[in-house]
Amino acid sequence: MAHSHDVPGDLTRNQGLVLGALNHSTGPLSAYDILDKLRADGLRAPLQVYRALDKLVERGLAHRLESLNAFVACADEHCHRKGLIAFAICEGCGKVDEFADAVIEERLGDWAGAKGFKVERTTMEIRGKCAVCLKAAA
Amino acid sequence: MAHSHDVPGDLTRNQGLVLGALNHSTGPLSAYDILDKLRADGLRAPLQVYRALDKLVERGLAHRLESLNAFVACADEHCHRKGLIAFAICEGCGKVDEFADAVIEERLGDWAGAKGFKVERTTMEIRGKCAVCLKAAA
DNA sequence: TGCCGCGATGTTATGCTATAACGTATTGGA
DNA sequence: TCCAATACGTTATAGCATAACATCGCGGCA
Ligand SMILES: [Zn+2]
Ligand SMILES: [Zn+2]
Ligand SMILES: [Zn+2]
Ligand SMILES: [Zn+2]
Repeated sequence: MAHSHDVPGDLTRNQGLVLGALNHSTGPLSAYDILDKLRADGLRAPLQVYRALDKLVERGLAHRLESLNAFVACADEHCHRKGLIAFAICEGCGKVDEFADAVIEERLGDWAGAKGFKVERTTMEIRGKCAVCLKAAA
Repeated sequence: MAHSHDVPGDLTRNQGLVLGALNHSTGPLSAYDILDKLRADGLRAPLQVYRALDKLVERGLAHRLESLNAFVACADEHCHRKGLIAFAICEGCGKVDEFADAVIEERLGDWAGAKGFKVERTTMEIRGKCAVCLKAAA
């Protein structure tokens, strides 16, 4: 059965390597983190990673977390069909939970409509502590 | 009458300078933008700006825009009493519109409650084109 | 086949963003 | 007065991102 680590066959070598690094990570990775993981595969310069990331993000296979300057693999193969995506980022363990919410999206659409603002992209990132880390701290 | 450019009297010199720079700008400023504007006032190092920004953001007098690595003065003197704040950023003219939405906040609270996630901070930034820029492009 | 155009790649250099580490100065209360 | 907390100044360094340019490889197409 298909799962979220399946990868489109039409990725270039660098894109495949970068997506692989993200898929095998338990948390977000910076471009330089990714570069370090891929030196053994022949990557040498930040641009090789950034260019691959650009394409992956463009296709919805990866997401950029603005508040971390880092990237994650998309957790849902079909998420790019949806609009707004939100991320809950645990400050304790670094885990990221990706989710979509139609109500929030609609609400933003209402606001934009009233203001005459044309939305092109939305960043939504929640920082805090996940249930596991909260329990561990108690 | 009070307006949004009023400034608390208990700011330090550097904090006052930085907040002044933000208040007199029509758009977001990076820390280095601010530094350049304040060299005439004696500021010399990025850290002087970052330290002031930290305090201003902590007090809700300024906000950091994660997707721009830049800062704006708070548009509403009392916004820090509210919870979640959202920003609509125009890619055309750079203007930023700050707003709050209780419905979105509640919706996020529901999600967090269901997951056992403790929210500490939320980033919400909409990128797109404002009404003025849309009209100009038409 | 041979040419061309386009997108991906490789490489070097550079610019922008942010913080570490250290010492001094100022402030405000015990 | 003394102390502790906070702000300040300065240098150095770490971390994130892109400019610019040359090259390569693969498709369409004459
Ligand atoms: Zn996704
Ligand atoms: Zn956690
Ligand atoms: Zn505000
Ligand atoms: Zn605009």
